[in-house]
Amino acid sequence: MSRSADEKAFLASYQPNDCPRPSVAVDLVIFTIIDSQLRILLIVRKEHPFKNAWALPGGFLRVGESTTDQGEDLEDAARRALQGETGLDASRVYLEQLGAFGASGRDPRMRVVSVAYVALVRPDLAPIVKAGGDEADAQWLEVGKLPSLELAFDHAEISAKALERVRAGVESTTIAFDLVPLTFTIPELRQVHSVVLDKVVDPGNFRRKFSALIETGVIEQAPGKRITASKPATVFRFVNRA
Amino acid sequence: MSRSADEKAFLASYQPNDCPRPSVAVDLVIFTIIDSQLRILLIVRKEHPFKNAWALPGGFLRVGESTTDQGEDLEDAARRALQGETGLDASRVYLEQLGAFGASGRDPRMRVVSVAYVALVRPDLAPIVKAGGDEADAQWLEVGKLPSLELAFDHAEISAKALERVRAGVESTTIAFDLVPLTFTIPELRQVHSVVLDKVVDPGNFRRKFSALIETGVIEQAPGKRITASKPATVFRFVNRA
DNA sequence: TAAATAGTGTCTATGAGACATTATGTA
DNA sequence: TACATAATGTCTCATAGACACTATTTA
Repeated sequence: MSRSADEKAFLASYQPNDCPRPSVAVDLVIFTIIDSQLRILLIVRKEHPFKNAWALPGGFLRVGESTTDQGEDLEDAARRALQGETGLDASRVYLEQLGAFGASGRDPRMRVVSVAYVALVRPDLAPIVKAGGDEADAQWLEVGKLPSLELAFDHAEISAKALERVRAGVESTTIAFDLVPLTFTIPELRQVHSVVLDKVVDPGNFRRKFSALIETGVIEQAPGKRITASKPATVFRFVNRA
Repeated sequence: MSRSADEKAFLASYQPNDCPRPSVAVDLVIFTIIDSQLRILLIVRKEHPFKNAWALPGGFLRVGESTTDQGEDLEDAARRALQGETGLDASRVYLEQLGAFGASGRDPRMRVVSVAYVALVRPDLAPIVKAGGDEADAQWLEVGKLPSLELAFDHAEISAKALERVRAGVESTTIAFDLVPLTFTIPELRQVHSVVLDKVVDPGNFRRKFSALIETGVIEQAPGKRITASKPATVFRFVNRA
């Protein structure tokens, strides 16, 4: 069913009504691993409302006024906010939509519907965040501290749901590879699982599950060995890596 | 960190800027089972754009202008649209957010961010839909026909994702109980799994998995027997049922 | 040589799939 | 009695967890 001339005429003369509209924002739940701890990037709000409280980084969706340019996609808004807040090249960061949060009253200023995204930053990229970001008060906080923090807006609910999503994903998808450097050893990847799930992961059993990924071509051996204080470990890399 | 007087003063004098805002809509992917087929409720669009094409039912989010009344919650908007389109008591229908769809240009009229919801209607309630709905052209279409239909907007993408969600949920959650009447037999519930997953489900193995739910108190035996042309089956009910 | 950690092997319990068998109703 | 289907049982295989053991490097 292709667009008819009739429909084109309709669009050309279309006048949007002026029902009140909400603002649409994107919020980012950005995780990384530093010092063997799963951490979330939070910023201190410098303005009302919730001044001085911790909050998720984010921004507003840019909407165009014309029919030809309607503005940016939701995910583009998320990547733009990510780049602005962290200074990271957003194309190298894992990004996944978490959902829309649109309760009435969640922002006391005005009606805001927020679309939340989960982002995973590789630990080798995480250190540049605080230097490069335009938010001097951004910090990587341990997720274990989340329950005791009072976050702005409904950000506690959003971050809790994001944490759930990441924990489920580590066991069922390949997102763990977005929490290690481009090359990694099996013990390093096991450590990621252990830290995210907050439980000990048996080295032998983990290695067995991991070996299956080699046979299916998901990962492959990389050159070199990881030198430590004891026996060096084999280095691998994720095959579908940028 | 409680609201300070300072913050109250800020809110009292707050003036929202007038950046362009998108419209926010809710779209509903409503499933039921009729004639041993998983079906989706679609309506025929009577207006441009996509006139005469199939589309998901939905509606726009009601947004209040004042700070005290910001309008309805997203989920309330979804339930309201559900009730309006189907005539069903929306409180008795399973509803789950699927995600936000906000690509630029997805609605040719203007910028619309749509939050999609998945709804499951019990088959005993489904027949009243066409009579009660205000959309005379609403139809329960078999999901198998979806790929060959040209849906309006990005509704093909949304419905495909919804179908995935339901299929995953049938195997890992209790949503199958929202696709049978209040009481049901094991073979009837097995049929639901079979229809949703579009594959044969072994009666013996299914019964074994099902028995575990009795021991954990998820379901319980209901009075009576289901009389058929052969051996009657035991009737059960889901314990957390309204 | 000792310490530390990479890497392997084994045993067992659990759950899923395939499939055979029995039980109990209706026509 | 024939038939249909509910309900049970059995066998096998794949997988996960617990845990013992070996291998290899550095200090």
